[in-house]
Amino acid sequence: MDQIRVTLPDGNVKEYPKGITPIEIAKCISPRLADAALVAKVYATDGNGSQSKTGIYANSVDPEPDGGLLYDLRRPLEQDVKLRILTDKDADALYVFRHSAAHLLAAAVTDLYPNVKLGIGPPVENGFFYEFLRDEPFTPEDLEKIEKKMHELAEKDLPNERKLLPKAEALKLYRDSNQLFKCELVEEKADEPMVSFYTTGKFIDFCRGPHIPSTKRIQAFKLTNVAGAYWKGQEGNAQLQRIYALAFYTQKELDDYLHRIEEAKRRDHRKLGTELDLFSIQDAAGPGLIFWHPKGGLIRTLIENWLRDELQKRGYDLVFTPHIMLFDLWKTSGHANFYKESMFGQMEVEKADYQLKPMNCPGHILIYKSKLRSYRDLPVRLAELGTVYRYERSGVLHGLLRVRGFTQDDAHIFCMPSQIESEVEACIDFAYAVMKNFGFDKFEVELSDWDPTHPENYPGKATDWEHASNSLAAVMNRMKIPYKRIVGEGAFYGPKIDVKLIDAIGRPWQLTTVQFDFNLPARFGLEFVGEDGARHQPLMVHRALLGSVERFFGILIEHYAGAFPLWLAPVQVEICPVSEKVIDYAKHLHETLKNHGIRVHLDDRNEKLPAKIRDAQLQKIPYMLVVGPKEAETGAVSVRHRSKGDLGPRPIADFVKALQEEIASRAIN
RNA sequence: GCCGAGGUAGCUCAGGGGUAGAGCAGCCGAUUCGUAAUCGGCAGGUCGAGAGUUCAAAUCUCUCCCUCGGCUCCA
Repeated sequence: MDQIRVTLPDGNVKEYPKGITPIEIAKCISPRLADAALVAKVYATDGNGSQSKTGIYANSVDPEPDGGLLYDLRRPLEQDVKLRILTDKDADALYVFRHSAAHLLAAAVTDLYPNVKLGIGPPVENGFFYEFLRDEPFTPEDLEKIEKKMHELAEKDLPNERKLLPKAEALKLYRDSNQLFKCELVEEKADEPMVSFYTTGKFIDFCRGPHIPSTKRIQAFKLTNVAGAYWKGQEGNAQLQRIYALAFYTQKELDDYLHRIEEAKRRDHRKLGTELDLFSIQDAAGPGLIFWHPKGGLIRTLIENWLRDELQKRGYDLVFTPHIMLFDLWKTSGHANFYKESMFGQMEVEKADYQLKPMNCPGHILIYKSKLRSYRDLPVRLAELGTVYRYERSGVLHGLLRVRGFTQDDAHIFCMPSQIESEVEACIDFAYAVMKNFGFDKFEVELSDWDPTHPENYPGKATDWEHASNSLAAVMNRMKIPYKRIVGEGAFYGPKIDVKLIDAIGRPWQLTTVQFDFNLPARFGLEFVGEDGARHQPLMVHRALLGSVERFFGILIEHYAGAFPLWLAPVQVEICPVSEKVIDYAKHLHETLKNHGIRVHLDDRNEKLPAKIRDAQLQKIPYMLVVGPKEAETGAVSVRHRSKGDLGPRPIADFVKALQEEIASRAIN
């Protein structure tokens, strides 16, 4: 009989008969391992390592980045391999586990509702979904029923069996059962004569796998919601009902995740925005439009003042441009064409059409063009906290994070090719300085390039694109910033760098974007006079650091959970007199702090101290000053910090000094 | 825009064909108090808007608006 050589993770090489399965090998190693095993990972070692559709690569998922291939435990091995048995200690296997859980969901749904049409059911972050077409909507009660059925099926320990069918037979199977979406998938995806299926009890599904051996392990899951989703994500296609679920190896991990969701809810900027009286959205004014209340407005002013200061230090010129401009301008820029569906409608004034601005660039370009520019003037950096209005479809609006009117911390840099790297570097440096100022210290950077196989989709010469994206990459390398390069994701008008920050509870947010533009300088005929006396076209870079002030504010609220650092806190100090007997001292204290430029509020309500403390805590005011007869007598204050608690008494002057230092350093809590 | 769930007092929510409810917040009064809620009283709503069914609609039907969870899109 043929033998194959199997290399184990410890380096041992063993010979087994050809056709042995990973689970059998696991049993040889240790029964405990076999019991815990979920899936195998194999690497070709027989010289046939090319990823041709032969050997282990036939009818399989695509290899992982490390060249390994996830493999069913009961799938026979036909060639020499390196083998790892994965258990619930391996993150790689979680994806397989969730995928199997998706099949369990589909098995339960088809059991309960035999007439549903199946869409796709992949694992996703934290869980999985499966899509179904059914005339009636799935109700919350249906979800409960389905979840119960899933537990029932899981208990039965149904094996997930892989089987191969000829493509024609697969199509027939799905045609006969009227599974039109599955037919479409088989047609599209199956590029081999045999296609793989998986069965879970009575349920059978076209699937490349792999799957965990049986349903028994799938216990910690929770169906969360139903959402409409277009078939293949294409608007215009049929809309299926997508059932989302969370799934983890253990109940504890599921519970932990649910706690994190609770934490995110606790931080929700919409909830905190109301509770802390920061902003509102008014039915009477329309959706997606933000009202900044006094406290939110104060924070915004502080952020903007700090930012304007930085802009000036870094060589930007601050400008203002009109909110409405002639529609013809947007024809010149091209927005009237490619950005039309995102713009508010035109308005006619004295027979001329005007357009509410969705972008600031054309305005800045007009300022650039207002006079002849010399190479000596470059780079020209025009910055504006520019408020723009964009028509967003109603279903996508979300608190401060997705709105219809917002203010970008926008800037456009006009420069010579020789200046581009230093300009980009300065932008990135600026972005990091801004983020760090607000207490963010984790970032992800993406460099999005064009798709060089379709140059016809892009304006600008290929050499421009290459030069620009190479400059971006060079800057990243010089600054030692790790980044991900994404081909084909750049804007049509130029490559870009996006910086995402990671907030206090680990969520990524895309804020900063630095984008080249090969389109607008040509459309507007931008020029500068070079050293040679001839006219040249400048390079143009769009750049926003916070992105949108509204959105950034929303992110900040959630990042700080409403507890703004002292320098941004709308009320920095709450004075809590113990009783009305010391009201005069409290008033004196109030005046003193105010005169030192501190944002202070006196709680002179007829309430007991604990109530005042509680209310100040709920308002997340950084410092509470408890004053009673003891303090009044000695000219002191008893300091309580919102998170550090009671800090004890000290002289007023000491407190003021410490406070001023904390404000000036813009310390993060 | 599409699918689903919602919209009752400033906030959080109960009620579900027969006169609109609670807690908190607000106002008034009592209490003079030491680090997360003192007690009592008063006031507050065209039940998202419009139409329909009905003797009678917050409640049932339809249309629209807005919010939430997704899809798509995106700062």
